[in-house]
Amino acid sequence: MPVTMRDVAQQAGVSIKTVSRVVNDQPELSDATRQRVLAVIDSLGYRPNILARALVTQRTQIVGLVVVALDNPCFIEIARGVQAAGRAHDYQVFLITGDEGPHEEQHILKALAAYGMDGIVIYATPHSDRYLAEHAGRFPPLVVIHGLAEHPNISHVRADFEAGARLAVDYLIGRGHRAIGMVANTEAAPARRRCERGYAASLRAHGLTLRPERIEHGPPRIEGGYEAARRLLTAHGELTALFAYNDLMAIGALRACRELRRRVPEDCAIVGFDDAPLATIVTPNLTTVRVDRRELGRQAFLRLLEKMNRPAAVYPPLVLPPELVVRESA
Amino acid sequence: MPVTMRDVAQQAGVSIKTVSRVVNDQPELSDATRQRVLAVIDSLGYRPNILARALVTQRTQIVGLVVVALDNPCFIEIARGVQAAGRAHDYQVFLITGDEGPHEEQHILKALAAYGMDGIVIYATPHSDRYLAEHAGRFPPLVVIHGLAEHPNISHVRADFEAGARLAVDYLIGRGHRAIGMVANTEAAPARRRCERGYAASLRAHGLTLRPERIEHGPPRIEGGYEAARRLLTAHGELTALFAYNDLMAIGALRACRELRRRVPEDCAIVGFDDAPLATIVTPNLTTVRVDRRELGRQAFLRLLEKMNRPAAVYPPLVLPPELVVRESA
DNA sequence: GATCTTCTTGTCAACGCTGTCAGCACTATA
DNA sequence: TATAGTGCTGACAGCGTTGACAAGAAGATC
Repeated sequence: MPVTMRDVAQQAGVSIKTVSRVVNDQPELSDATRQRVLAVIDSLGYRPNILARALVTQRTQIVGLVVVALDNPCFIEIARGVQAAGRAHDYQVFLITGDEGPHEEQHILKALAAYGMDGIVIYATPHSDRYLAEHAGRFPPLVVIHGLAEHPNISHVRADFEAGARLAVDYLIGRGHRAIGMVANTEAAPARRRCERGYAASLRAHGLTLRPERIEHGPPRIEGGYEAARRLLTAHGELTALFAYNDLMAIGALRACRELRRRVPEDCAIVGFDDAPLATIVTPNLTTVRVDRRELGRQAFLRLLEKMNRPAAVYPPLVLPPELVVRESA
Repeated sequence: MPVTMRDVAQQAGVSIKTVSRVVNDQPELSDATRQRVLAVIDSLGYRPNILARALVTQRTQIVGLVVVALDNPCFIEIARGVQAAGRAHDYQVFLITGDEGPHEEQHILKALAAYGMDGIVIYATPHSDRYLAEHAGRFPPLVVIHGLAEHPNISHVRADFEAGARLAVDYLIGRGHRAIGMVANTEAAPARRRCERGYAASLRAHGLTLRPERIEHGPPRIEGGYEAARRLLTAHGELTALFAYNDLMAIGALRACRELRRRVPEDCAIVGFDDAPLATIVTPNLTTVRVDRRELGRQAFLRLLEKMNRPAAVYPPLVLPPELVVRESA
C-alpha cells in the first residue's frame, strides 16, 4: 500500500495528470498548484513508481553491469566508475555477479533484458565473447569491456594492453636489461595476445631478438606466476628481468625470486600489470603498468549512453592509454 | 519493439490470457494448445516483460544488496552468497555500490524502494544504522548485516565478533602468551565494541588483568595497524603477542614487527580477523579468525525471504559462529 | 432430453503511470 | 464584438501483464 499518484491527486484536489506534471517538472503549470501538490507529495511521502513509468515510457533508466568474476579487485574500481557516471546521468546502475559455470552469462543477460534494462555493460569473458558475437542483437545496447566480439550492437572499451606491455619492456631495456623474460598467461583472454605482442614489439624496436623460450605460461594467478617464473629463472640463468602478465603473476614471480635467492630488483627486476591494490602491499612494492580503471568504467558508461540515444550508430572501440608506475621492483 | 504476449497470442491463434497461462505454468490447459503456444514463444523469442508483471502482482522478484564500500574484499563472498541463495529461490539480486559521502545510503535505499524491490540486504555502516533506526518503516523488508539499528522491519544477521575475539585471545593464552596487546579500531563500527569485549572477556576468563594501555587504536587499514602496533611495541616491550581488529591491521602490525626487528611469531605472535584473501599472501601467513562469509550472505537472503513472506513477524538476530584458522603468524 | 460437471478458453478490469488531445478561462488583437 | 491566441488543467487511452469471472464445449448422470 505505498502512496500513489491517485492519493496525491485526491488529497491535493487535482487530477492525476497534474501530479504527473509536477513530478516530471513540466512547465505548463501554475505556481500555485505546483506548490500545493509538492506540499502534499511531501506530507504523504510519495515516490513515483518507476516500474509503472518505465512501462509507458519504455525506458527504465537502469543499466546493468555484469561482472561474473567479481573477485578480481580491479573490477571494483571499474564498477565505481560506471556507477558514478551512471548516477551523474540519472541512470541507476545495478551490478550482477555470478559464478556458476559457462552459461551463467547467458542467463544473466537474458534476465537483464527481461527486466527491461536500457543498456548493459559487461566485462568480457571468453564465453560472453562467443555468445555475444552471435546473439547481441537480442539485447539492449551493449558495451563490452576488454572484449572481442564483433557486432553492430556492441561498443568496445578497453585498455591498450599492447602499449602497456611495450611501456614496461621499454622501461626495462632503458634500465640496461637485455635478457628479459615474460611470465605469460595460459588462459584464453583477450588481453593475452595483445600483451605478448607488446613484449615482442618492444624487443624488436630495440634491436633485440625475441626468444620464444623466454616466455613461460601459467594461469593468471599468484601460483601460476610463481611456477612460470621458477621455470624461467632456473632454465635461463641469464635473465635479469621479468615482465608479468598481471600483478598477481608478478607477485608469484617475486616469491620465486625470494626462493631462488635472487634479490629484487638487483638480480632480477620485475614489472607487473594492472596496479592492483596488492602492488603496494608486497615487498618490494611492485613496479607496474596502470590503467585508470575508474575512467575505464566512466567511459564505458558514456559509450553506452551514446549508444542508447542513437542505437543505429556504430562507434569505434575506445582504447585507454596505460601508464607506467615505477616503484621498487624495477 | 520487443515481442509481447499479444504477438504470441496472435501468431498462435489464442487469447493473451492463454499465453499468460502457458508462461506461468498454470495447469488448466490442454496439452495441444500448450505445445502450440510454446512453439510460437520459442520461434518468436518471446520473454515476458517482468516490469509489467510486477506492476500487477506487486512483486518484482528482485532484492537489492547495498554495499557502499565495495573495496573490502570480504564483501564479495557475502555478495556471492546472497546472489546464489537468491537465484535458488527465483529472485534476482542486484548489487548497488556507492561512494559519495554520508547520505549515499539514503539515496540508494530510496531509489531501491522506488524501483519496487521486494526486499533489501544492506551491509551496515554507522550512517545506515542511524538512518534506518528511524526510517526503516518506509522501506520494503530489510536485512542488515553487522548492524545495530532496532526496528520491527529489520532482521539482523551478523558474525559473532565477540566470540571470535575470544577465540583468538584464548588461543594466544593457550600458547603461553601472557602480555597480549590489541590493535583496535578507532572508527565507529558495530564490530568494534564486540571485538574489544571479546578480548577483555578472554583475559578475564584466564585470570589476566585487562590493561587499557595495551589497546591502541587506529583506522582499520594497513597503515592504521602499522601505527598502532608500532606505538604498542615501542611503549610496551613486554608484549609477546598482538590481536588485531582485522587482517589489514594485522598486516600493518606485521610490517611494524619487521621494522622493529621482532620476528613473527617467535618474538611477537599476531592474530588477525576476517581471513581476508590477503591473509595467505603475506609472509608469514596470517593466523586469523574466519567467518563463513558465503554462508553469511546465504543466511541473510533466507532471512529476507522469511520476512518478505511474513512481513509482520519479527525474528531474533542470526549470529554466525567464527572459527580460528591457525597459520604461521601465531 | 434435460441437467449437472468438468475441462478449457476468453473477456474485462485493473496495476501506476505518461502522452495526446480537448476544453476551459482568460487576455490580446483586429 | 468576434477571433485568435495563451496558459492551465483534465479525460481518456494505453504500456504488458495478471486475476476474477464468465462462457462454451464435451462428457457424465438421471
